[in-house]
Amino acid sequence: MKVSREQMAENRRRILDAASALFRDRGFDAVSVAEVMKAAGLTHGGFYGHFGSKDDLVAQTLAHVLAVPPGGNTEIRAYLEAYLSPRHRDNPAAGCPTAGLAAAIRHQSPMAREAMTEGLRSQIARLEMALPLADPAGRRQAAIGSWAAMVGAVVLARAIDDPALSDEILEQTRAWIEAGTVDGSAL
Amino acid sequence: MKVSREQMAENRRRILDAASALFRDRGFDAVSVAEVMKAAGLTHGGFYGHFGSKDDLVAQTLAHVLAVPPGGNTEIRAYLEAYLSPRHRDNPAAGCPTAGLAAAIRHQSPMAREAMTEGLRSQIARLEMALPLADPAGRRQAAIGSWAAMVGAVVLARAIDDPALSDEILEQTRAWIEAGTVDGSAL
DNA sequence: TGTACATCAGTGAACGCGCGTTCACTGATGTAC
DNA sequence: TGTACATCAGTGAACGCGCGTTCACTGATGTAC
Repeated sequence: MKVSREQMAENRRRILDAASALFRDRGFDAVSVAEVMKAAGLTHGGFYGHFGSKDDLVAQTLAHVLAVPPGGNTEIRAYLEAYLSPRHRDNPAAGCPTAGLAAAIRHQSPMAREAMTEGLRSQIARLEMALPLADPAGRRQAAIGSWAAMVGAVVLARAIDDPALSDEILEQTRAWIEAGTVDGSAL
Repeated sequence: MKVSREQMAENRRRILDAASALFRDRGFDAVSVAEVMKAAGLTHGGFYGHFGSKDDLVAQTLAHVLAVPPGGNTEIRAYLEAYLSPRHRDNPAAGCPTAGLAAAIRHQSPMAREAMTEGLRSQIARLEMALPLADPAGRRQAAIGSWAAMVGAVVLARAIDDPALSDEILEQTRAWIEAGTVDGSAL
């Protein structure tokens, strides 16, 4: 049965939100189109009225989720602490899409790679602005290095089965980034 | 047709080597059992004489590839340069299994996670020994932080489609790690 | 050392299943008058 | 504003395909004598 234009727009948003959480939680391959549609409160047949293919959904989901800046935290120390926390590690569905999906994007469509590229560019810019370093070159270097360490630490912390070591990865990486940027007089 | 015991052992090794390269190159899900067997010069039916399941192959491949220390480079500066090079980024099949597979291990069997945990533990220990810092606590922090940044940088560099930005991620992360550990008098 | 035969690693056809995708149909929407 | 009807978003059964896995078979291996 046909629905109103506003309803259709909301359905589309619901599909993207559902896909965003499911993909971050379980990866692109392990989540089926039918599952995404069910999570959005629809049936699988209607999917192709919104998206051309599953690849298209993946690309649009990435563009959707990477376009939204992670809410609030512009204070760098608090952001670091939240990012490298057990809470973030344990909740991939609500967490950073880069940490959850960056490694899988290598195997996705060119459109998905494009979305990731833009997302990374804006994240680096955001960190550059957040780091109170005088030297612009040093600020960019610290932004890129810190971001690589943050993403890497969450990926590693999620990959292993030893909770103590996992906690240590997060904590030591946080301390190391702070020490590095403090020595460079960023914090 | 039956083969000799030595031949069977070599076949098993060939399967693990083929799986190791294919998995790093294309991921666990995208590589089929038949493909691995074909790459090892065998047919798919014989697979279950060597492994109990595909999950078993994944776990044993990880244990196999993570047990082998990456050849030669114990000089930390050279290791950093090789790891964060375009050459490494562009050759995942022959590259670091952690950079290629760590993010996917979250969705694999408990045995695979165990193998990854041990691999990470020994890699941290290896870096701790390679870093010429006096303070043991600082050495461990630098080992963990550097490793997170290295893995994260390669993951990010491989995820995006802009070669210039990708090169910059590698180069800036390398410089940032060196600066951080130099300031901490590690290099 | 040579022979007879039981073992068993590897082969390739076949299976069942879940996936992405298609399509005929339904009935609420929204436009033309 | 009210009515008649064309549109089209969503439904759910069905499809074809590739996957992991199974199994009856083959023939070289390696042991018993």
